[in-house]
Amino acid sequence: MPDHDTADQARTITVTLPDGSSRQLGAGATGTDLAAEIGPGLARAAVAVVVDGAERDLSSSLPDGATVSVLTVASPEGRAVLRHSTAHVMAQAVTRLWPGARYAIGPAIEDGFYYDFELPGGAHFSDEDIERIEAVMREIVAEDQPFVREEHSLSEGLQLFSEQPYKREIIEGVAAVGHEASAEGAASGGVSTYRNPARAAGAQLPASPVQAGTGTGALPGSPLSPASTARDFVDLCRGPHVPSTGRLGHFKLTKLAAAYWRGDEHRPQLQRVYGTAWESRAALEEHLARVAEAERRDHRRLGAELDLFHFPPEIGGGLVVFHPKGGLVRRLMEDYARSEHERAGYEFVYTPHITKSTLFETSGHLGWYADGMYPPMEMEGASYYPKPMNCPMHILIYTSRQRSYRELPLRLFEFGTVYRFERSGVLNGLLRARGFTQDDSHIFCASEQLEGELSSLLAFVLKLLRRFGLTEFEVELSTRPEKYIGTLEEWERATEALRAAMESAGVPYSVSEGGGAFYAPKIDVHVRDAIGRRWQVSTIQVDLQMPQRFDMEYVGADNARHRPYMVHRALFGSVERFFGILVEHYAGAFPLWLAPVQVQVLPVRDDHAQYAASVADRLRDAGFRVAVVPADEPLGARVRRGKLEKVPYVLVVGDDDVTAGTVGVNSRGSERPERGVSLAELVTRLSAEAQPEHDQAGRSGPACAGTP
RNA sequence: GCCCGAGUAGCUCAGUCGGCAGAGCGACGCACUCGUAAUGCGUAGGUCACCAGUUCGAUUCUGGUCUCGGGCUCCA
Repeated sequence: MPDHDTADQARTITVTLPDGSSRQLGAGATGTDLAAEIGPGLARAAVAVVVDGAERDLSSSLPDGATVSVLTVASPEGRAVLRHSTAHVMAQAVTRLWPGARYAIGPAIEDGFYYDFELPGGAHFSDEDIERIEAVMREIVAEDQPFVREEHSLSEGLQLFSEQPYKREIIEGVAAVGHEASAEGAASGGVSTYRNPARAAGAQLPASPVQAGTGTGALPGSPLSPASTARDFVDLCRGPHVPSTGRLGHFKLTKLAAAYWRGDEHRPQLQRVYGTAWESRAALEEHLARVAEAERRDHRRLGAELDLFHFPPEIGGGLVVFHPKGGLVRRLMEDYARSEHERAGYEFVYTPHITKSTLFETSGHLGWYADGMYPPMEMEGASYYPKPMNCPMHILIYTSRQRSYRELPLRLFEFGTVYRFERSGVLNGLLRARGFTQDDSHIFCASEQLEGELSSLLAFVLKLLRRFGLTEFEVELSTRPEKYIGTLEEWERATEALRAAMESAGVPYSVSEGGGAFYAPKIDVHVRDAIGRRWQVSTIQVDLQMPQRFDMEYVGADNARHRPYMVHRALFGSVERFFGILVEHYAGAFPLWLAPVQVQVLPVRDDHAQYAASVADRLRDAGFRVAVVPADEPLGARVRRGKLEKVPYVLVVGDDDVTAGTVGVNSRGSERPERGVSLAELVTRLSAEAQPEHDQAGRSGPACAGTP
């Protein structure tokens, strides 16, 4: 080490690693140097560094005394860097293919990325374009272009992006507001950009960072010309990025869509290309397999295959009909929920589907949500609306007579079908429908009962969700939105009561600031399904507004009148939607207690039919839903059909069984059938399994319930 | 509502560079009577989403409409 003299010795820096240890590096050392110092494996996997909590390029110099961690490609943050860099590559590909294309924003999102464009002449992408763009992206990856960070003043940025109005708007927005809003690479002091110098594959270019903020702001040989006319691809961006495009490659463009600029439907509509990107071929393929599995589980597809429900166009978008099998499953869900609610002290009510407008004027819904309601019918001088919510009607039950504190908490429950005029583009099978049934409860309680009621309510909700095989929860507290009614004090009280309930339930929770309804803060319960997807199901809302609007009161122990608290609560949320979630969660293979056909009995030959019928009778007597499949077809074909229909138990009875009083048991998901199981044993086994509580371990249907 | 894509038999799809449309599965019938994921033969079934236009002729080309799907916006 000839240059290892005392002067250099003095110029070293020390950085602290996440494990608390520290490292000495030469002054000016970069993230790349640090990763290499720690180990070659880390150097290969590194995509960026986190310096004192801020993500930076690997090529950035590390300040002395910083706390530094290396972001690797397989971490969520590392993947986000990878995806964001891939989005830049895609934008470069699009500008190569469509010279003059304008590019707007291109962030990393869950599992992938997108980029929004405006093509010259208002052109649109077509499906074939996906392949063309991908091909150019692969060229760019092969070229191994460095991502070179540059800093510019705001005016330089405006000049650089003189032909990119969306970039200019971002920069101008920052300049006007003057606050730190650096998501797209602009901050009040200036802007940062990333340049991908165009070059032939295999050529070498220095990839060192360039600090150009104070001077002309240009790379040698790269004048500050408008980004879209330069040969290089330059994008406004905060970073960080992978060192070069050669680090990318395991990507796939997935779909095209239109998206409004800045999400505003009054602004121009841009062309969005979605893609996914991963650190390895294997990870990409695993992701694509997950997507395929989700498609295989699509409740609309399974709903048709299993003859559960459909949406007749003759009736109208977003309006479902349940077929006998789907109706049976739904009834089982409802029956179970009903009996559990009764045990928990709920009382069942029924209310009409339409009401005079005055009710929703009193509640405030017409003022706030008229757009989402079906238009009214004029009758006898009054306007009658289909109800979008049940709560005002439950309130009328409460106010039908004077209430005493001895009656509280009063818990009213209804499977209340409501109609909401969802815009056509948002409809999504059972998951977003125009007519649906809320399992709607309203709990009226005294002030001092609020915290206790909320805690037991949340526990009750989670218990029931577990019975439906959903065991992984994330709870979210949504606080006061910008548009709200009521006083700050009331919101504070209600929000804190909800927070206390979440804490006592012992579940992880997050807070969505401003996410509440206009009349109430709320808790939303999210569940993870069998393949890890997140669904919002239950909601609990404390409402301090309706009791006032409807002038609700009760007579307290002090003989004075008091205002009750009101809690809105839906457990399934929408019965239809929850049904759809369950279909996807179980991949159509409902647990025994919910399966529309629980058992099929297959006589081997016609002359076993009588014995098969007696087996079926015995099981029916024990309370099971049984079908006999006669020997019109070969046994193998009937077994196959039973499997495809996802019947939990396919029983085969032949000569041996007739003699011994047994059955052959082919249970769903098992590799091989069991022979010679006695009827009594079978009944015992099935009876245990048919309890809703049986399926609480988070077990779901077989991951692959299709053909072998 | 907006952008993109798709509508052919009950389902999944092929096909027609413009000349009165096909497969597999399913359904139905007959035969087969079988021990664990497809028995054989046969029959029926389509206004090629709908309406215009171009053409000797349109399922095919053009325009419009409807429905469905993917996104965007929205979701009390």
